[in-house]
Amino acid sequence: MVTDSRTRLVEAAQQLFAQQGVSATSPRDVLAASGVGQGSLYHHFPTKHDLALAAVAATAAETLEAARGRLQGDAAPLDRVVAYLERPRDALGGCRVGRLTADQAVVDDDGLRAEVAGYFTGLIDEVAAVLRETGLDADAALDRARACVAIIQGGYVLARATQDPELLRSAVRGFVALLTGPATA
Amino acid sequence: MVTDSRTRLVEAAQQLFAQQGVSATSPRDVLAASGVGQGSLYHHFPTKHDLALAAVAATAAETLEAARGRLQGDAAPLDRVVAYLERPRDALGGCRVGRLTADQAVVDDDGLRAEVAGYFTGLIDEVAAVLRETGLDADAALDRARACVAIIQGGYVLARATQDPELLRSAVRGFVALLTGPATA
DNA sequence: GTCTATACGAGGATAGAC
DNA sequence: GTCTATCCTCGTATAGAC
Repeated sequence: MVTDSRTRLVEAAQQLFAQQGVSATSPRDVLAASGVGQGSLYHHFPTKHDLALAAVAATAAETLEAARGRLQGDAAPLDRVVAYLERPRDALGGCRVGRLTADQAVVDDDGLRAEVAGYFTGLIDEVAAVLRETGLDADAALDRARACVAIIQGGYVLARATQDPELLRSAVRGFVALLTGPATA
Repeated sequence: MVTDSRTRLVEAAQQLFAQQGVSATSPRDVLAASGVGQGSLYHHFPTKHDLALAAVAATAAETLEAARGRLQGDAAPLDRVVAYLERPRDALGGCRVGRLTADQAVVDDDGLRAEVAGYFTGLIDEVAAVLRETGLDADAALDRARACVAIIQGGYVLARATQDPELLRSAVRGFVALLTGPATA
């Protein structure tokens, strides 16, 4: 079955948003990338905002699902968190969701921001739940889970700023050393 | 002495870049904010790029200087790092320098990116130097310094995504607890 | 549902007078 | 050095036929 126009539009938008952000991506860009015609776009999505919402929601959902898969497994809780932190990432590309927070138009839009916020709170909750399995109390687990998620987002920033993927890995290494304690240092 | 046009243009650009990013700020925005006329802008800065370079360089230099001030003091090394991490920040506004890394136009421009990269490498070096004072070896200090800088950048991302400054503070708290060890936990 | 054609303001810059 | 006027392209749609 040939993918329908609507799906092609959303997938093209997701890709372009990941590369250039939402504001920097024009409906014309999406048309060109998807190979769909002008009329189709505005038939399925009356405004750019409608398309953006569909694309951002899809990306947030996919990304959160992938993370959940990694965090739920048979390994020891702390090992799962470390595996999540150390997983290979497209450091120079940045986080497909996190990067959107620098786009003021996204943050100012309640619908778009809700998708981004949902991704992060979902991810933090998941990490916090795993950390509680290690015996950490709820408050400490929440702070630590937020630190885990933040270290990845910050690592992306450093890697992009310097155009060097090593800075993400190095920041994670520094964090993991603290997280796993002197035993592993 | 009345501030001259050139200075007013750069300062207006710095402010607008901090609020909206570089790509999202038009020369017209800068004109309106500075109160300077069209001709003056293009007299001092032949292109938007020239203005952007001046403004980003100024912001990076100011921000790095401020951080250096905090990290060099009489307190114990680790206390200075913790004080740097816990300093009050405009969490919802984001880092004036770090946010620029999500702007593809900035990352793709060698001149602009060099300013941003210089800020981060300078900051990391500074933090790493302080950490070495604690007796940490050079490699571990570098990883840990990068983690310190990343946690702040990531905290900004979480705070902006959720529109809740507490997420930056919470991530820092989680990280500082690890950094200062079980003694303080 | 999809296409082509058209509209209109904003972004980025140039021209030329003062 | 600064001002006003003008230019051209792109972003974001709308109109109306097929």
